[in-house]
This record gives sequence, C-alpha cells and structure tokens, in this order.
Amino acid sequence: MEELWWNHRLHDAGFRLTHPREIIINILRNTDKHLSAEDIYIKALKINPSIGLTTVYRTLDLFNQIGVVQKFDFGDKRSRYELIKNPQKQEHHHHLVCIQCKTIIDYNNFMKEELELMNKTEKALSKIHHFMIMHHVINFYGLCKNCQTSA
Amino acid sequence: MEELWWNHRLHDAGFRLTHPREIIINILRNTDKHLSAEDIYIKALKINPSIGLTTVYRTLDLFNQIGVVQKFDFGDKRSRYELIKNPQKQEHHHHLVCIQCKTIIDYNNFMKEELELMNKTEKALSKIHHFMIMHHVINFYGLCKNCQTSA
DNA sequence: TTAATTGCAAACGGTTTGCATGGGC
DNA sequence: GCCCATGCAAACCGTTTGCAATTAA
Repeated sequence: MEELWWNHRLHDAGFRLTHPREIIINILRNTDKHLSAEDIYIKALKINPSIGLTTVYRTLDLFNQIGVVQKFDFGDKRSRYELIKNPQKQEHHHHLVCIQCKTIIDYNNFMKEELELMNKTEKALSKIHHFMIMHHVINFYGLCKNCQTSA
Repeated sequence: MEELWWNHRLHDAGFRLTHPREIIINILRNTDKHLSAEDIYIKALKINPSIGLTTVYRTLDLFNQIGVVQKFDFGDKRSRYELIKNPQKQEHHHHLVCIQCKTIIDYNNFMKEELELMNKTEKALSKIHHFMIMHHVINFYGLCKNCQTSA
C-alpha cells in the first residue's frame, strides 16, 4: 500500500481516518487542478451530501500541517490546495497562472538553472541583508492557450 | 517639479488632486515599508482625522490603475502598496518577506542572471504549454536579522 | 455650477470559531 | 465510554458598494 502513505501519516500524527477525510483525499488524488476549498466542498457534496464546508477547511488545514497537502496562494483571494505526491523527494515545481480563467499549470523546466540562481541569490542575500531564506515562490502570470484565442 | 510626476499623471488621466489623495501620496513617499491599506489609513488619520478607510482603498486602487502605485500580495491576507519611484525605467525588483515580523525588504541583486533565466523559461513555457506570459513574481520567505536572533 | 469624490453604513466573500451533536476506536 | 471530529450558525476581517453629502475645477 505504498500509495496510501497519507493514511499512515495521518495515523502516525495521531489523527483518525474519517469518512470526510477519505473523501477529500480522494478528490485531491483524482485531479490535476489546484482546487479551492469550495471546489473541493462541491465535489465532496456529490459523494456525501451531509458534509460541511467547515470540515473541508479543517481537513485541508490538518493535511497541510502534517505535510500531506500543500497550500498555495495565487493572488485571487481563495487558497488552493495540491496533494503532495511523494513525501520523500521534495518535487519542487512552479506554476503558470492564467489571469483570465484562473487555470493553473504545473511546470518544472529549468530546475537546475533555477536552483543555481536561487542558491547564488540566497547566499548573497543572507550576506547582504542577514536574511535567512527558508523558501521561495516563483509564479508566472499570463494567458493560457484557450484564453488567448478567445480574447 | 520632476518629483511630482504622479500629480501630472493623475491630471493627465482626468482625475482631480484632492486632499486625501495628496495625503496618501505623501505617506507613500515618506516610507520605505510596504504599507497595507490600514497602515496608510492610520497614518492618514493623524493628518486629517476625517478621512475614511473607503477613500484610502479607492485612492490606492486608482493609483494602482494609473501606474503610480504597485499593489503586492505577500500571502498574508492584506494587500500592500509601494509608490513607483520612476515611471520611465521599470525598476524591476523583488522582495524578502520575513515570515515572523512581516517586514519586507526590496532587493535587486542578480537581475541580469534572473532576467536570462526568466526569458529562457518564458520562451520554453510558451512553446510547451502555449502560455503567453505577462509577468512573473519571485518572493523569498524567511527570517530577517532581528527575528533570527530573537527566535 | 456640477460632475467627481468623499464618508458612512451596510454588504460581501473567504475563512474561522463556539458549541452542541455524532461517530471512531 | 471517551474524545476526537463534525455540522451548523454566527463571527471575523479585509475589501467593496450604494447612496446622499461635499468639494475641486
């Protein structure tokens, strides 16, 4: 059951595997999109109409805290959530955000070059500004294929 | 009066130079911080106690639209605003965000290298994903000098 | 003069919290 | 049976909007 590492993570952290949590995990497993809490809520309702939006928020927050889910902020107000595929290898990637339809595409090209620049930058900035960098965010904003043609 | 280009910009765009607008411009001129709407509102109250928070929001939005102010989002909920120093030369810079005290430091080291990587990336991504990139955001998150020692 | 701008109060939208009920272990 | 987890309603917080009063040009 290598696939179900999140269940073990939940258990190891002392939390129960409840029905809403299963539903939400499965929704996240079966999408390549970056869903908002409400997106997830709407999908969850179709599986169990008695689920509450509050539970979705609390579950996502829990998953984020125990490292099962990553929370993103792309500048529209809603937070968006992505299931971490493999907890071992920190698969570092970035996002293309369509400013029109809000679609988000993952990409991981030029990671070597990026890593080089980031290391260099981080080293310099910690010297110049005595700033200890923990992580960085790179986002590209523009128009996706569809929204270019429709515009 | 080279310094007061924002007034001309306002006028050229067909807007009035009102008292609240002057106050807000001056607050932004006299800080190196990235103030939120409320930060600005509190400072403005000391100059004119009858100013309204709504006006601050509307003014900042207007300034953003006519290119006098840049609006940023650093992941805490509030938007933050920075006066554009020189409208001619697009001074491109990025931010170090302290995750503890929320201080934001501007930096512009390694801009040549960054620009290279960004151009390369943008070109490749537009090919691979047919994505037309309009702008990008790079933020570093970590601990500033003070918060390292106090932690 | 008179249309743009303001301040107030109320609405808004995403998220969080208090609390009584319900469900895993 | 014990507590964690849930759902509901209400609070929260930054921001926006409707509207009547005010003000810059």
